[in-house]
Amino acid sequence: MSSVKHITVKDIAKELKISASTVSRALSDHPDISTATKRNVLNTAEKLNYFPDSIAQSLKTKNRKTIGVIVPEIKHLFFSNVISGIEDVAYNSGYTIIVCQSNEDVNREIINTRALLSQRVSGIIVSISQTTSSYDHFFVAKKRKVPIVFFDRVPDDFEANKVIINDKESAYNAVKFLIQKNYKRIAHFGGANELRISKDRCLGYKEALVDNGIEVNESLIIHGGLHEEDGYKAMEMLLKNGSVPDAIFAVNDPVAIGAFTKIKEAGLEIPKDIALIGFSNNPITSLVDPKITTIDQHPEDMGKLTAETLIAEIEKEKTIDITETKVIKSSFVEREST
Amino acid sequence: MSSVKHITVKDIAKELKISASTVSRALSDHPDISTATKRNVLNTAEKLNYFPDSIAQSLKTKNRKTIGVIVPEIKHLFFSNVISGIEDVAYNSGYTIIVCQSNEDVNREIINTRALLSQRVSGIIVSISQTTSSYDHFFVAKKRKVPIVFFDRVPDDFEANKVIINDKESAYNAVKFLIQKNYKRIAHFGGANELRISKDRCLGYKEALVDNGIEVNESLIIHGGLHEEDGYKAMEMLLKNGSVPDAIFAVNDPVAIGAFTKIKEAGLEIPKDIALIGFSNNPITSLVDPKITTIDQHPEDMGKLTAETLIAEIEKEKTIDITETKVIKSSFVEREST
DNA sequence: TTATATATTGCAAACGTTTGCGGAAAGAAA
DNA sequence: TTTCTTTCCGCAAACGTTTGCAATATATAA
Repeated sequence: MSSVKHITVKDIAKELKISASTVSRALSDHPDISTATKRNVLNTAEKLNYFPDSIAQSLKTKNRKTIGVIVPEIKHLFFSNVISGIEDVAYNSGYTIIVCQSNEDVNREIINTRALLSQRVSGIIVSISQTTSSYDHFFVAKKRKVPIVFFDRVPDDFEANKVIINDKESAYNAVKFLIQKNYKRIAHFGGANELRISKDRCLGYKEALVDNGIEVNESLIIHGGLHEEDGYKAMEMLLKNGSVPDAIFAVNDPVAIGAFTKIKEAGLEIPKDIALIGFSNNPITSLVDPKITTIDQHPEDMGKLTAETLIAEIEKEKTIDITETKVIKSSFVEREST
Repeated sequence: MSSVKHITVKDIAKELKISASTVSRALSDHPDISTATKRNVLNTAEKLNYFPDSIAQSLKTKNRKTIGVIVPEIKHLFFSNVISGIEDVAYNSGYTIIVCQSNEDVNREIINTRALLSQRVSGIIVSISQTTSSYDHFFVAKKRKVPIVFFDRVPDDFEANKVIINDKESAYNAVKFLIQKNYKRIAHFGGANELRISKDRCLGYKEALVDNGIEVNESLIIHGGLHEEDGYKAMEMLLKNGSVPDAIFAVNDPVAIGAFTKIKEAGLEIPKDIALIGFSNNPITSLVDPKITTIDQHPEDMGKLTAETLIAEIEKEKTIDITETKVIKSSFVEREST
């Protein structure tokens, strides 16, 4: 089903017996064109149902108003919220977004950036996959001068604008909160240590302990994945070992939920036997009983800020090579599990 | 920050002292080109880090391998799952997706379709907003022969391929299930009646009642929105009226959750005092206590099927004008709330 | 050796825009 | 009347590809 012939600027020109260039200028409200012909052009454009071919436009002007987005998983609640924020500011700035998911696979991430580069996007937003350790594919974008800004899952050793939340500080405060509530044996269920977010949250956890005179007990730190089953298994392991904690700080909400489930199954009570803090403010946390204390990352704001910095970089005149990592402050959401 | 000069086919040609056309043909593995020059071309393309300009390509070939997606809200769980499915099959077919959200606003939906048409997408996937009642903007796409396929929120009176789930049947079966469990006063919390899904689910509800000898009691049917607060308010109203039901069939999970919250607040027990069935199989439903019985819509499969039908239509040779609405079978997920 | 077929490559136009430049027409100034 | 502005518009090239056709070189057949 091939597309029918589109109406072009030439068709309008022919209809009006004028040149294509005046039509083009009339459509873009160029001062050289008389108001009379402008009116005529607009009218027949309307009549013929003309749509400018933005493909041709951006070929000519080198200005594709498009930004590419690469995330690990679109359906992940956090990412879909971020994308929503990105789309919003993109829309309001006249940009259009192409979204790809890496499925946590570097190769797909590489292919995606190649595709975006081929599409001549004006900029790229990415949250890297769990399996990327080399950044060559981002370097080729950099060499091409197409701006990249990373969010949340950002590479340590790649010079670019980034936006994150204050993971370490958030973790620190959460754990400090637990300590002040007089919890002593505080466990941490973390994610893969390659991810900055996992590392930072773990760091915050440890610092809060030592700053408050509690020595870190490595047997209470369990690094697994980022999903529910990982929290479940971690809790299971601790129970089996007999080294049960009196509080848990989980790297994110799914992990917290996994632990939550196992705790209840074991007949223990929250927060009486074990307190629990998650990370993300997933809607689920406010619906379970007891409601889980967590940390709000403001994902939609993060998406907006990311898109804003990218667009600013795209539209900046001079290419000043100073990069920045902006940090959004999380909010502690105290509920019933602590 | 304007983009640096990109490497073109001409640059490769110059480097090799051959013509641009042979380079082009070599890159696309045209049989006319000798293997020797093909090898050379490939090598220098690699060396110069050449990326084909797909903008120029699609201007020339009229073949943009891109599909546009318009949904009401990206961050809505159902839609992000569908988008995930769409992206997956698009990726595997070499397509790229542009996603827009209408925010339930027709005007934005109109602007979005105009933008997609300008982008010369090969096809469009849409789930219409709650406020669209006229389909003029889709008609212009149709006239341009760019295929549209609708999913879930599909227009009644617009000829196109559509994919939906068996809403009415699903509702019918759910309510029948309640009746067989001996519930008598079954309420329905529905959405706006303009939406086909709301209408169909309500229809299934009513039919199940009459088919089983229960007369429909309009005071037990409350039409509100699709969000949590709507379910909460509906339940509140019923309690205030003193006309409390012994079971509720909600139009979707958020509404069910809202009702759930109010029921618990009122000190009533689920399912002893009131049974509850939702719609969507939102993860939340399996985490609350008691777990809520619901209906799985298989959103990711729906996304895949939608993308597949669209791509089939795009790549079909002859434009045969027969449209079809495919229906995906939902799954009933029985849990503790019934 | 000449004629014919085959294998490679190049030329140039085209896709739908935008834009620098030059030019005609008309009005203003001299 | 002539000269200078101003207003408005058209020509043609360009963006980076693809592709029909012609052209050359080489191999095969006669």
